[in-house]
Amino acid sequence: MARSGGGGLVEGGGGGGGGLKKGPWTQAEDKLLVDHVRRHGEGNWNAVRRETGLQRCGKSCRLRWANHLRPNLRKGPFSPEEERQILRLHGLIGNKWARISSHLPGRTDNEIKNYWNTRLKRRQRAGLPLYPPDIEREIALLRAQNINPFADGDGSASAGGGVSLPPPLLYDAGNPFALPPTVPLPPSGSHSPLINQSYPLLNQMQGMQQQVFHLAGGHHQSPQQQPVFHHHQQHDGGGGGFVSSGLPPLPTRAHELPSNQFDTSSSGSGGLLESLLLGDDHHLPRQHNPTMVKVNSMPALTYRDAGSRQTVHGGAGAGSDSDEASHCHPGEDIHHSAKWNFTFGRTQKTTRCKRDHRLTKHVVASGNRCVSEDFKPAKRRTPSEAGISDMFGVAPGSTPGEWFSTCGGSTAPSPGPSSAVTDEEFNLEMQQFMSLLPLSIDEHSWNA
DNA sequence: AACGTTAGCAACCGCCTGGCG
DNA sequence: GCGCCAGGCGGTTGCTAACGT
Repeated sequence: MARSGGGGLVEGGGGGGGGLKKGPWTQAEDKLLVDHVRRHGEGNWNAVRRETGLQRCGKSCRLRWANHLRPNLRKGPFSPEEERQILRLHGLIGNKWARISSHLPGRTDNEIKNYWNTRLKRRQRAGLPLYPPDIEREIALLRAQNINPFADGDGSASAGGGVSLPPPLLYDAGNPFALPPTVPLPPSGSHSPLINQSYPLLNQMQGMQQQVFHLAGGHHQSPQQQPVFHHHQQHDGGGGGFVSSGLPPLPTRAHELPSNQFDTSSSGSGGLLESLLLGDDHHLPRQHNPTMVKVNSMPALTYRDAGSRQTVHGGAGAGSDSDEASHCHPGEDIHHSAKWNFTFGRTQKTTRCKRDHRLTKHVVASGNRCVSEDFKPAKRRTPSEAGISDMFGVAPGSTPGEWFSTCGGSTAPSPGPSSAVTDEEFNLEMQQFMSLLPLSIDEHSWNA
């Protein structure tokens, strides 16, 4: 990919665009874009170029806005809860980054995608399971729901798995909005009545947890005694994720996503949860939850100065996830230190060609190299909000509203159609219910 | 200090979809 | 129904900081 090294690259006169710039955005370009959005709102990205003289294609403008300039962006390392949410959602819906990001307020699809690609796929290449066992079980159960022989629909029941499944809990075809019968949880997993009333999804997930026990052996066990799925590290036919032994095979479509996910083509068996996760969420009860943490703060900007190549990060990201991980020693309860460790082997080799100073990446096999816990501290960042503050004339840490009002704009842009939170309250509820799912597995056994 | 390696991430590309005439 | 266009999305590439030797 030909890209500029900071000075920008003007695309040769190809298409009708005629000299569109590529490469990293400059402060001046950002300001043009921000000013435009402040005046006209989002959308009509191709007009940006006409009206501002910005030599960027509309798509590039949209991307820059969505990923870096819009308010409510939350930069910095993912919190442990965000990580778990990503895992769950990815396990359920696959590489639907925009969908996943819609459940992580302030996070962009690109950010989540990068996170997944750079950190979790290491596990896959190293032949390790992609998901922690507890999440794996949740996924497994939902998969089982999807091919439930009791569910009406596409006849995908018991395909290959031979697992006798209990009646569905997640979906009532007759009344998809009805709450399923509340399944008593083990004491450790109890939730408040408010949750049962107001969070049908959580309520169903409770039932799901219970059903996992049935699938795993039919005995009522304490969470600590739950059997662990063993990973055979075989690739499924769909071209992607690993499957766990004893699980019903995931119905797949040709060219489908490389991860565990539902077959959304099988109508009627996808279930309420899937429809919720896939965004069909208009029927969810909305209830403001004052306990939820507000999303911070400044729009985080990154400028790569052409001369110094200094990367300037804005936003409130303090510390790094790896730093946190480095504080978590083997044997610690990673759940409670709110971190699960990533194990990976050598997955790629980068060589620098001295002739042209270009990097070439080669994927190599793990070989005999032992996989190890990832306690490597994160690379240091150079958080400097000064640049952003100077540019927009706002104080670091100010809220998005302050930011836009400070910019002089009377109309704060809408969350935006892409990578944006379409319904913050719903997402916050999602965040809450995800975080409330009982955790039960010693993840060290999983990491081992 | 120099060089190799790795991880993180911004930004591009191509495909797809929906709206519109 | 068809073509065009804008926008959205997922995959991929390439640059660079940080770390390792």
